[in-house]
Amino acid sequence: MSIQALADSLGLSISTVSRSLNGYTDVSAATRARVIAAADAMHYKPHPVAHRLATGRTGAVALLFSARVGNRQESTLASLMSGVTEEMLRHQFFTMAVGLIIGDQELFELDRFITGRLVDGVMLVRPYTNDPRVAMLQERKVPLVTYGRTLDNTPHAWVDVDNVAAYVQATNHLISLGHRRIALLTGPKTMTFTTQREQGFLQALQAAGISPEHCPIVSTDLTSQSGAMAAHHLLTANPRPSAILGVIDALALGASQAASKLGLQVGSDVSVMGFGNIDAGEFCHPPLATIDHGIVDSGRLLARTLLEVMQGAPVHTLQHLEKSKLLIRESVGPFISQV
Amino acid sequence: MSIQALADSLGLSISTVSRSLNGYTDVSAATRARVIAAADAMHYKPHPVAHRLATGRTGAVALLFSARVGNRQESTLASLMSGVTEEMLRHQFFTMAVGLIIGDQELFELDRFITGRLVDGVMLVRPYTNDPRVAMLQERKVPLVTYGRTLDNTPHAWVDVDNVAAYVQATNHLISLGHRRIALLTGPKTMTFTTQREQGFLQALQAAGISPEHCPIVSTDLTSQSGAMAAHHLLTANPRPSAILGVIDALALGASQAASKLGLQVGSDVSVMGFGNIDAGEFCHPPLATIDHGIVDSGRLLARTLLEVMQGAPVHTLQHLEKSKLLIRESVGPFISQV
DNA sequence: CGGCACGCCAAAACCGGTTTTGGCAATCTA
DNA sequence: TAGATTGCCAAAACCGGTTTTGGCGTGCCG
Repeated sequence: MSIQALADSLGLSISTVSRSLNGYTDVSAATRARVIAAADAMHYKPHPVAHRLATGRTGAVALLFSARVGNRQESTLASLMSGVTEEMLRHQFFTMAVGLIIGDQELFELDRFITGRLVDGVMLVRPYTNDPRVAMLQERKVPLVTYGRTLDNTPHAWVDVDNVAAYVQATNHLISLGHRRIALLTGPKTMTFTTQREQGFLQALQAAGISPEHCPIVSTDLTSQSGAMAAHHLLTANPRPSAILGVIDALALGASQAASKLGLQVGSDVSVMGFGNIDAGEFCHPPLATIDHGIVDSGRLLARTLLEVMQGAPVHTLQHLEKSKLLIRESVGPFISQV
Repeated sequence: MSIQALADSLGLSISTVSRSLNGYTDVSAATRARVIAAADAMHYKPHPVAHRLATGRTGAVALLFSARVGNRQESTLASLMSGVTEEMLRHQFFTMAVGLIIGDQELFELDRFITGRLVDGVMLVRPYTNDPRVAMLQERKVPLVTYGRTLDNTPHAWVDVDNVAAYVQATNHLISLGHRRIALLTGPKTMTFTTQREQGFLQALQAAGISPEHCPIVSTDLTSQSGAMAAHHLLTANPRPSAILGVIDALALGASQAASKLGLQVGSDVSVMGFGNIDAGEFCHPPLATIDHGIVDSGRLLARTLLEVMQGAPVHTLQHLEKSKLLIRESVGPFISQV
């Protein structure tokens, strides 16, 4: 069922058929109606690949993320993707999630991917502070929006949570409960969001006049295992922190379980808090205090933002800083002085 | 940089250039070498979309799964995908994960997706017992392999774990520890794997002469929340089961936490066991006994199988039943009679 | 009534490749 | 030496659309 066959059956030229279907003016209303009716009756759809070749548009976008075997942040990614997919479908775009296996090959594969022209635009999840992938995508003029920011000076569209504000607020909450020795479990310095959350943490401490000396910052690889190990070390030291704040829920969950294992009551002996509001946190014992950042809605916004970039909107108007909100649950409580 | 420009610069026709690059015989070795050298020097790559139109091949495959906001099986999916992606990259294929949002639109979207011809083949994750998506893909002659089986009679390629054998083994292990009241937390009947695991469970009970009456089978929606609720009910009944087996780890984790909340010691008062060997299970307290099914390797096999289907291998030779193995950890222990 | 604009459509160029066909010159066979 | 084969390449057809160009017939205006 090609446009040729359709044109033949109508006794028209293929160009008239094409222009009728694509809403050009140069066609009489009667002819247009006739063409559309026939196309409908014969179930004609333009061949997508030919259409792509002629127009240069693919009708698909990519959600690009770094993948690692056994990566633990996937529930967040899945939520983000469901929001993105939903919004993109509404605009007739397919979303494909593409995992670039972290390592030396990463940039090489990205190159191959964009050279492959499978998509019209890219959403890059959690960029690094100085991200060569962003640079490459910009150099290749690929419409781009990141979820999270870089610290580059080259501007690009992004959607991000106000990580600094979130961690100022979270830290302030712990301080208001009387905590003075608060530990932060953070991640690699290469990730922007960990850097930002760390910054918010330090800002709040400083504003409250608390010496950072008493508030250890421990870097982990963002897995709950790693969070547990770090928490174990922190909690067996003397003096130990009375509160532990993780940059993501997985770290906090690990810390919570490590504390329980040491016989400490989470929520009284030690307060624990995370970020992300993953399902496991709502459910575990005790329920995990966290920060909710409406990830599904962010996904929708991310999708809409990319669509605007692809339509040529000026990039500097497409930078969305989202608010988050504290979700206090039983894993945090007032400071109790250690015996 | 088109083939035309390359041909011009070489003083050859584009057909000769194309045949040189694509390994046809009808070209002298000298000319071929000259063409290849020039293509290399000028960084010529055939335009991927034009290439797709001419050949009908896209160089990409899809990993298709049902998505739902907040889906909890994502860590499994992520592991599967990393195996698939890795293997596909080795064969120069891109893998795109495409989530079809569960609901009325699902089949409609699948139709649109395959009509869109973005991929050469499809890997469908966890098909239903009688799956209209499989039927549609077969009708459209899309190369297909499923991860998990259907119960349809129409044959297709698949990779699956031997769920029946796995649950016979797991149940037998619990029985050998003295447990006689074993509860099974299962999922919707529409999923094939839950049906199969249930079947293995019942087979083992029957072989051991244990009355299924004492061994409740509770259906859940496969979330840990749901597992916890179900376990709470089971464990507050009288008599209560001495062991709980979940069809996936998430259910078992939920059950484990519900038991702890009720003051029961997991691993002695009640044994808990899951399936999937997710990271959280290794780490939680007590560590979760489970069944490991080498998901990353299965992903690699899934990829290889699809490649064979696309090469036209007969489907009935492409059905791989994989073994799994018990991973005994502290969440299971010998039966202790209830006081 | 001549000239111009306009509505409508076909023809052709284009997107950028792959694959088939056909023909020339050199070599091999009878 | 005529005829058939072979090596090598160009031309053309094809994949299936979109977009530009150009031209015909009609109606309007001066």
